[in-house]
Amino acid sequence: MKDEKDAIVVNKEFTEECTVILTAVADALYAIGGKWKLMIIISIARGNNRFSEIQKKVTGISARVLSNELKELELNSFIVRKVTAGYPVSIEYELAPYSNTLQDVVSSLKEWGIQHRQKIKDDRSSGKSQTIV
Amino acid sequence: MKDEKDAIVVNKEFTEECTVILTAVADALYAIGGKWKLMIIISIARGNNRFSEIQKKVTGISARVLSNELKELELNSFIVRKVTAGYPVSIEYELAPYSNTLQDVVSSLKEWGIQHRQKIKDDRSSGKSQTIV
DNA sequence: CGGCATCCAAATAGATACTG
DNA sequence: CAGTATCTATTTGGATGCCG
Repeated sequence: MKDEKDAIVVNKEFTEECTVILTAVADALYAIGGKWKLMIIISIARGNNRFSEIQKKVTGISARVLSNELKELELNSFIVRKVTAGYPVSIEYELAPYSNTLQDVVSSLKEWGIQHRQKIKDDRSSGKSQTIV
Repeated sequence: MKDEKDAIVVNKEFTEECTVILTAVADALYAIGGKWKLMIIISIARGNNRFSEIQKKVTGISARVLSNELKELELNSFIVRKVTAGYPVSIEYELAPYSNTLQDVVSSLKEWGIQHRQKIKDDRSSGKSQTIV
């Protein structure tokens, strides 16, 4: 900080950029945050298209919560609810194209999650205290 | 041996891998999920090191919640709480090295958040109904 | 099977006041 | 400034039963 004017300008840009990032991340978390949404999308992507299949894959989710999440995901164009006539009527959830935009997010979270689990394990065997994952 | 592109959103054949992905993503969400943690990390990364600075940047967070989140982040090695003697005592939060592992996660979320906001805007001006971000 | 309605318990968060 | 304490309001979620 030798030149104060520059410093101010720089800091202002820095600050504005911070707000941009924060806003973007907040937007993302608003749309796909929470415990379940991404996991539901992943599990549908991997071929679990029925309500009960999804519920089995996404460990710990209750029917009520799953039902609500599916509605929201459909409303936001991440998935499509397909009803096929017949007896009984068959209902399947499929990914809508918009879910493909989540590729990078999902894969980075997956990579991070894997290394994080490893790190936790290392921390514990090296004797550090740690909250459990 | 880079895999065949973590094809998250396609390829029903890889269902056996589904559980691995779900577990990894669940781990990640457990550690950095929720409304605030990433935003706090980002805002510290961009030079907001004081409690009140962070609170100002991370819109909507209360002192109590911020306080709790900071404690958790410190416990999990994402940040360091630095106390500098003096009068009054100065307290600053800094990123710990482990926060750097979040680079990809943050940048993909940021990119996605930006395009998502744009998409919402487009949807609205084209007359679709939409939940608001 | 794929849900929705209801009731109730638990977790979370806001407001406010207060401290070193 | 950097929190803590307390109380209360709100949200969230599980359990259960019912229905097409």
